[in-house]
Amino acid sequence: MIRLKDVAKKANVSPATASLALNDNELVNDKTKARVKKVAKEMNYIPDARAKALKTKETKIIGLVIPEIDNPFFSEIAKEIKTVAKKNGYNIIYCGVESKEDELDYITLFRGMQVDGAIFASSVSTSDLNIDLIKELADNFIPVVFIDRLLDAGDRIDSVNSDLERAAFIAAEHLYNLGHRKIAFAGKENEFRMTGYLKVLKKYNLNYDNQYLFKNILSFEDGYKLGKKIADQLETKRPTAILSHNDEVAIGLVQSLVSSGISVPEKISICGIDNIRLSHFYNPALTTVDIPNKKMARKAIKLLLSKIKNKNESAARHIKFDVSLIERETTQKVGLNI
Amino acid sequence: MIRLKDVAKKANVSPATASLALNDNELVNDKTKARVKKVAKEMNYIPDARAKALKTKETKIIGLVIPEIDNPFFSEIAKEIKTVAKKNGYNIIYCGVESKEDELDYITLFRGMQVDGAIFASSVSTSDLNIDLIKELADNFIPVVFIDRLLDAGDRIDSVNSDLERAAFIAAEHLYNLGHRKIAFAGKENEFRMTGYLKVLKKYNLNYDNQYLFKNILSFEDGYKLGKKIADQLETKRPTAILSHNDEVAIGLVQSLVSSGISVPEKISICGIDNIRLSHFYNPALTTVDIPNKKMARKAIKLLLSKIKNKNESAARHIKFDVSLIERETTQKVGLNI
DNA sequence: TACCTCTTTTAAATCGATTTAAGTTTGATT
DNA sequence: AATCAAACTTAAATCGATTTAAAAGAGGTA
Repeated sequence: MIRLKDVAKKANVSPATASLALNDNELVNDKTKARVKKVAKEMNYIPDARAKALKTKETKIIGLVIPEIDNPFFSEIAKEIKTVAKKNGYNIIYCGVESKEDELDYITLFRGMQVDGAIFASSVSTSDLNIDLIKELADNFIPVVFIDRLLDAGDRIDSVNSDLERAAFIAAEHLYNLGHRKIAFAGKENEFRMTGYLKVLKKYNLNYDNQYLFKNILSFEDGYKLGKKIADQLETKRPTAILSHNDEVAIGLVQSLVSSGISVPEKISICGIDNIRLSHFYNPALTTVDIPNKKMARKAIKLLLSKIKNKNESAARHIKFDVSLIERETTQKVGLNI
Repeated sequence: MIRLKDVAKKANVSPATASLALNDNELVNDKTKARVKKVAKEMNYIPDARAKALKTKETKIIGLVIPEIDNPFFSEIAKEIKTVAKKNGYNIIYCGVESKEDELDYITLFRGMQVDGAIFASSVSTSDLNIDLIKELADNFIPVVFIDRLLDAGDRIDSVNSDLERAAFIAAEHLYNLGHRKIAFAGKENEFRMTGYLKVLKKYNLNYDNQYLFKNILSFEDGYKLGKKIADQLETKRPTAILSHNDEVAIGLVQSLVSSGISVPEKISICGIDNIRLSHFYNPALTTVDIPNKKMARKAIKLLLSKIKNKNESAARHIKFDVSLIERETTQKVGLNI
């Protein structure tokens, strides 16, 4: 490995001068500066980030913790965050997590590496068991921002969310307004989306004794399997509309219902949440609720960068983005057979 | 931040003893060891990874460079690599790249951080312009393994690939054997898959003057758009079968052809490559070529770990996995209208 | 030439953990 | 009690870059 002193020796200066020169310090004569830089380039010198960070207290690295599932919703967020970070001279390291333990490992890694900041996207579990450890990160002067992690972020951690309860609410109400009276929900228990759905049931006095409440339906595959299950029911037992946790689930549902001969939206209306790219290409194009994930991502990274610049910034900010219904082809009036 | 000496002071030992104790060195008395560990735990001490790495020359970090596109093929690889790495005490940092410049940034980051090893999955561009810099990594004693990066890896860098030329070859031959004589290819120029396809054309004396060769078709969206374009052609002009670069493209094609009223496989047969999970759930289930990506991932990380353990290991190993046709529902005999 | 100022360079301390060689303690043996 | 080995503990050097205070050099003036 080529060290600073190797460069210094070849350029006939001391390591001190070399360091100063490479960092464009005005103490150093321009000629010397140029010479040192040239030598460094020739030797392909790259400073040891460990030593540098040890001294400067800056790693120029931001950790991004994100669920390790195939969902374009998250990859879009990741990409957006990376783009902004890079423009500002920071590197992003993605950390794909599947479990609380995974997440814990990364929290430890972040503290060990002393990253300059961290963003936690979504949460692996409903009860946020790592929250205390994450707060501890914040206590150790590592700024933290939550994005789409719905739980209470407290007064130390900024958060960026969308109004998912409202998303589910307007989606379910849309189905109701189309005349549907057997509206199912396929998603996650005890989550904002479910709350929004239940509020609509309450508002319109629909009571199913949970027979249309399908829990733990989160992926394309989950949706696909649920579709098969529903297809196996008697037609009279089936819901006439399904609100799903996200677009992946919705597409899984459509896919399997149609392949079982149950046409969408003629027999069953399906509504997603997220508005991923695919949802508008999909055939039939998916009715869904738009969640402005890219905007959220930009906001999150900006909050983080400002926090890094000014560590003792005021109280945490909690930002909630609004959502909007995108009506496409998978929902229609109940009983309407074109 | 809590430092080693803080722990040492509280445990009434010197930093040296504390360090030794925490690293389970047998020089230290068991009682002392226990006391130090207890104090460290109480104080929630996490060693400074920068200082540690600076001294020990080990970061316990492996960099994984992977294309930043939504393709389950890659996420499965990433997940598999992470699982094995973690079992062996290494952390993976993912680096999503979209361009050569992106990749270059990460190469620099790796050298700066002095990661213990790096895996490069696939290549962003056809001409591997960063190859020299990557070799330089290897020269700087950072072991490197390529996975699914088709270009020559040289004698310094291990590689794990699948036989993509054969994949395309058997897929195209399958279509030929079904009676198709207008077989299109939608994919990447100058790549193994295209070569395999062209070899089949040659073998069976098919000559289209490239009218069925569609270049730069790599994503679902690309496939979708191409489908629309083909649907707009006169039926006599259309190919009767399409071999696609990967399953995403294939599904995009099916999606758009069907939505334009061209049934698959009745009017056009479609064959993918990769065998992603979705391909078998999809309706119609996709005929494709299985690429054993998880096996490849396991092999890649194992090669890397062995190289890390034994830096001056013999010459580089180049491993190529075999592929196999999975016949499902999107291909059928030409002209057969059920 | 002597003196002073301004510019440029450098020696040395530092970041936090590890590790080796040297120092101290303990306990056994005579 | 003196001696010695074994068991522990610790001082100090080290990793590579940064940074401050001090030293050296250059140039100008009287």
